[in-house]
Amino acid sequence: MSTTPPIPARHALTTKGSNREDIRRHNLSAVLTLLSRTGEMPRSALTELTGLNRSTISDLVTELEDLGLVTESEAVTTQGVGRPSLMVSPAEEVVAFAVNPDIDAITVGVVSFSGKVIAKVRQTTAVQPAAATAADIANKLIDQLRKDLPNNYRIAGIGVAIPGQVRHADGVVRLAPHLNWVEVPFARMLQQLSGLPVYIDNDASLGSLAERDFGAGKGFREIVYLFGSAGGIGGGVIHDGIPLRGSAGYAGELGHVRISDSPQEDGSGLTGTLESLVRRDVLLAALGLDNADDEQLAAALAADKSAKVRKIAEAQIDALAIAVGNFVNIFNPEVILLAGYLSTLFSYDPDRLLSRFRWSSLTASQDRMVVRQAALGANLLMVGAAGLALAPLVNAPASTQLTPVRGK
Amino acid sequence: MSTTPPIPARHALTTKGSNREDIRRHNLSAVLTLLSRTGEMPRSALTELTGLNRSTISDLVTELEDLGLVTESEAVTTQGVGRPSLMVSPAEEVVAFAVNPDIDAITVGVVSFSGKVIAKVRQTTAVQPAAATAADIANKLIDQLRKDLPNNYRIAGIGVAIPGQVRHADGVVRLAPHLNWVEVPFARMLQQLSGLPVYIDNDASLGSLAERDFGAGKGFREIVYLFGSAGGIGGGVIHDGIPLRGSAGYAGELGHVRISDSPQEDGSGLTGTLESLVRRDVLLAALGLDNADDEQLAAALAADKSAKVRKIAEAQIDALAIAVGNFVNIFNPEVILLAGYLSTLFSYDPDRLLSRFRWSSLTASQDRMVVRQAALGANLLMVGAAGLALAPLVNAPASTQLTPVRGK
DNA sequence: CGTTATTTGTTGTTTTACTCAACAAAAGGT
DNA sequence: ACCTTTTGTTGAGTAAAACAACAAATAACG
Repeated sequence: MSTTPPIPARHALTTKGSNREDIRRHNLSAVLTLLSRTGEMPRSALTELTGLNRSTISDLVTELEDLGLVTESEAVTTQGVGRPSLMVSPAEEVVAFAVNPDIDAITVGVVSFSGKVIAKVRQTTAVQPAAATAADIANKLIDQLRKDLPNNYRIAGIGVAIPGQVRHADGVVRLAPHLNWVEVPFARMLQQLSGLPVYIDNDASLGSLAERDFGAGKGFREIVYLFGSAGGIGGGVIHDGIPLRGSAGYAGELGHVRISDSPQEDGSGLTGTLESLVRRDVLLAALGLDNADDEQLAAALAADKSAKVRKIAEAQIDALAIAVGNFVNIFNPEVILLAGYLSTLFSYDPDRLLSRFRWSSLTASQDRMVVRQAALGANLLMVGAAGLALAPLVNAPASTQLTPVRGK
Repeated sequence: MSTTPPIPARHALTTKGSNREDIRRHNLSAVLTLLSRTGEMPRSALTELTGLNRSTISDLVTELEDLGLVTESEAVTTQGVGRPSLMVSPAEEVVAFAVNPDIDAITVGVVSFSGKVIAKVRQTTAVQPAAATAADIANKLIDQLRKDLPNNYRIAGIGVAIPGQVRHADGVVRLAPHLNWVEVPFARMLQQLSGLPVYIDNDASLGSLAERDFGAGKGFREIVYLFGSAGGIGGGVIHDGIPLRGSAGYAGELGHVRISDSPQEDGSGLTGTLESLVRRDVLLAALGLDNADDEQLAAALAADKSAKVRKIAEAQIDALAIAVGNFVNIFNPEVILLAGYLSTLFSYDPDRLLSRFRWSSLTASQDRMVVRQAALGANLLMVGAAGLALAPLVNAPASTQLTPVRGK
């Protein structure tokens, strides 16, 4: 006798059957996911959050401990009456490498599977690196970081964040304009050099995942993430907790959405798009800056009082507002996350953006929606890319092989 | 040693544990889903498609038979060597009612859970019906159809397709401009009158589901569906096989996406949107038609040779192409389905739309993508709405109660 | 037309992973 | 010191899927 819509059927098209092994995998994954998101947690919390029986949690935690993925310890603080619950923590020794090739540098990091960046190195390159060069540099940096890791550490793999489109089926970089890469099998190249499993995806998509797990999107299931970088505007959409990938993995190109008749071209030659109208370099030039990070840009922007700069900034905010309005109509998200340059732009005049966008989307869709600045800063892509490499482990803890630090 | 991205984690945020009951529910649902989509299927096919064991399928089918949801019969045709497999068919006696209130009429139908429309009645109304009136008419029509159903039929419930925004949390019609309904608890009203469980959702979303299951979207998991009606343009997006709902259920308002600086307003007062630029009534007027269905419109359009009409149609096609390009960039779908008026518009000059849209989206996202006309015609909303009411049954066959045709 | 190979249904047994109940352990409250 | 509360531990119970062995029903083949 319900009048509410039925529960959305997650397995609507999953006409595959399940068996006991699937249950076990799912439950191990549920426990490990909770632990990797929150850092550590008493057993009793696991029991409550998963809805499973005490004895089952005991069994699952024991198995994860045997796999070397978690550790148990006596609780330090007690939270009330009753026997204190054992504290379960994700093992610090399980890590993944994160790789981010960009126009002027290649960044590599080591990230623990609780999302902590253990180490990070960045090597600048003279020009846009060719793919082979980039793979070589990344591999050398990984080797270097690997040497510094204690013997008992184990590696899940390498996650790569690419400023461009990545084909999911085979992990090939379809097109990365700023790197000038076309149809580059970067994952395969790096895998052959390093001998480690390599996973690869678009940088903005990975950023949205990182924000979902560890940043401003924590706890939300419907997220639209917009990331403004020097190169352009990327996007990531999270629907029902999982990222929008599309048929080949190219979904979420929110910067290339046309919102105006303007003949202005964006980085991919499309006109009147968000990316063509909201341009970091234009504002930078207007401010008389040659090179600046987002922090410096924000400071310069706040200090500047000229009408010219204000006009440019406001026009960009207005364009952003239209795009945000569109995305609200399309996705009806719980939260819109603005990152990088867009976060700077938003903070310049939040009210302008908010009031403008209210005029370009349906009122109903705005109910309880919030616009937020992204929380993760410099480590965003490291966390996101490493998370990609750690995903197989978290999804199937018992059947994922880890590589020791030394030797193959 | 994989270089491909990891399998997307469906349960990424589902940190709930599973137990044996979940398995059983999932497997029963998998079998019933397969059957409802394909009509009928030998047991051996079920075994292969689900990946489950022969004996398990036997057990599941027996349970579904006991529940009166499927019937087994000797196979008529044999498909090769070996003992012939038993044919399993969805029970014809399990039905749902579909209700679609619109500007000038209320349509009610009976649909079997294999997607067959058994009966349909339509009652025209003088003016936009008030919600109470609409509920009353719908209830009377349901009663009438119910009388004609055989005694052994059983009813899953009532599914309602609303031309407007429906809040998911409580099934309230947030805003239906053409009906002039605001914050109307239509589901509750109809439930109280009929005594049957009532489920309600946006019409375009339901249309996209119907096309996914029984129409031009069959077999696809990434679908963008655009529906042009007399009232405006609605949309439905299917991601990874499940509909995009958003936080409150308002996602998929694709008609209200701004693509131009034009001051032209749409039905919700937004300017430069797809709906404001692609207007059925404008073309109808240009053709000198007062009232016509899509078929008549298509015929008139094909017959007309005036430059004026051609110019209007082409401008609308161009606007549609921009929107389609945007959606391709955003969703990277496998297929774009055009329904209703948009299907008519597309068929007027398919090449124009296709060539234009290729210039307004990224090339990579166009790989292997197709634009198609929707396949389900007049029965679209009946199938979609009934599917909504049948979803709980298909998702949890063992724990969903059905109502007999006679008596409460 | 009988024999054989192949596929499927059926039946009984085995296995696995979760639940449940009973009890012990460790805390706070009185 | 004793009770209450919460949690961990252990062993028994259980549901559901897999598996193995056999029977049944077909096509293919000589």
